[in-house]
Amino acid sequence: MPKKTLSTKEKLLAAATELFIQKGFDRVGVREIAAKAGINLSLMNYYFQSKERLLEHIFEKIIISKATHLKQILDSNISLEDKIKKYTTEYIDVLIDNPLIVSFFLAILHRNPEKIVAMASIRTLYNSEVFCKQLEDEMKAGRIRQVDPEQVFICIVSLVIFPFAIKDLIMDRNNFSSSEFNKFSQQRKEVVSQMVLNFIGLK
Amino acid sequence: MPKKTLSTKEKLLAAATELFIQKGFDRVGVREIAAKAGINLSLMNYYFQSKERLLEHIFEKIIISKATHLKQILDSNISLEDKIKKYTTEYIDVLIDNPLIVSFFLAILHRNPEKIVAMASIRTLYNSEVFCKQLEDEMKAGRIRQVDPEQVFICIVSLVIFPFAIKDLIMDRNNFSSSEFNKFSQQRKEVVSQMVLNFIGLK
DNA sequence: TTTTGTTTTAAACCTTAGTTTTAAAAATTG
DNA sequence: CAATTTTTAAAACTAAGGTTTAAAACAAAA
Repeated sequence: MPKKTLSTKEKLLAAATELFIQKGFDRVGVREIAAKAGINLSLMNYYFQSKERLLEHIFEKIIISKATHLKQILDSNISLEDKIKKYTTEYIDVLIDNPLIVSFFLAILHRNPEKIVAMASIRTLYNSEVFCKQLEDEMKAGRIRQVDPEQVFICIVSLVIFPFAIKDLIMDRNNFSSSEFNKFSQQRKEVVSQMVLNFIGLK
Repeated sequence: MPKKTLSTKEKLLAAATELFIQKGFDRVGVREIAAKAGINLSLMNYYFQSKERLLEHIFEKIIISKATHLKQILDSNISLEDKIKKYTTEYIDVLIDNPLIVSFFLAILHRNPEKIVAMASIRTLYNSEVFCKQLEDEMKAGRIRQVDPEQVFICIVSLVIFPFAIKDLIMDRNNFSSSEFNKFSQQRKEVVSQMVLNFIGLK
């Protein structure tokens, strides 16, 4: 375990990240962050220049850490069927481990759409050219039916991500415990890939 | 046009509703609301007791006004195929007209899950017993294949709602204008119902 | 018209939030 | 050791946010 002593900056980032994700940016105070990190208040503006810039730092870090691997799957050189299965499966795994990042991401997106959309990491990671091209190739080759690649991609992310945005609602509706919700999410891996593969005419 | 003169309360509600939906509850100040409504600041606490209670009022009103009709479709006595088509179609129409209520709803849900989940109107409207029962009946009768009704329902709402939560991202990715996004949403009506009907084995 | 109750107003109040400052103490580095 | 960087505590500042007060304006009832 190489993380016995966290640097001040790391403690600060860890505390702020957790609080932002849990409570939402606007509902976390700087004094609360400093207290949780066990550091002095002034250090927040010493390392980052403002609460807003701290958020930008954290937001980008989260996106990159979670989405890079998923993007690689999308861009990889494997069959369409395997790709769809792998992508949905591993995406759901990420969200089971971090269900709250969905609400966090959507809140920040709603808060400042232009800025988020302009971010380099977003433009790089939230992009599916390779995947869409692959769909078009399969269509031309007559191996799948005619579909709009963008629609297919939006379907996949909708099916994967949205349930985590309404996790509390789903849990309440079905009297799910947290682990039962996770079981439900595990089952979704199969549901989602089946549904998408069916739709494009594979299987 | 019977709404020439709005009462103070109505002006207040209209202004607050628009601002809350546009900017998010935490990013709207009471003075901004009063200014937009063209009323005195104190009247906000005169009619409602606090900003928080104003939110509750507005939130419930929005949910009821938008979701009641959709719930009726879900509970109606029509064929499964027609029901799925009608529900997705009219749901998408509602969201094309009010794309921002998605982010608004999700933000409030994230902000206070327990409270939202406990709301009577939510419990009533976000419930699909009739629909799930209908699915089970069709399964027993062998007219559709074996599926988990809850999974199917979650798939439908995910496919319908989520694209509006990431509207800005989708528009940016595809260089969509707002009206092009609406065209994309119109096309989704067919995509979503096809995908769901395919999955359960109808069509 | 006077009375009564409601609606509206202007102003101030109080708290919190983010940020900055200062001056000193620790820790680190060369 | 000297020099630099990091950390601390405390206070102060500024702005904004939600809330309250007390009086004025208004409308309806007597």
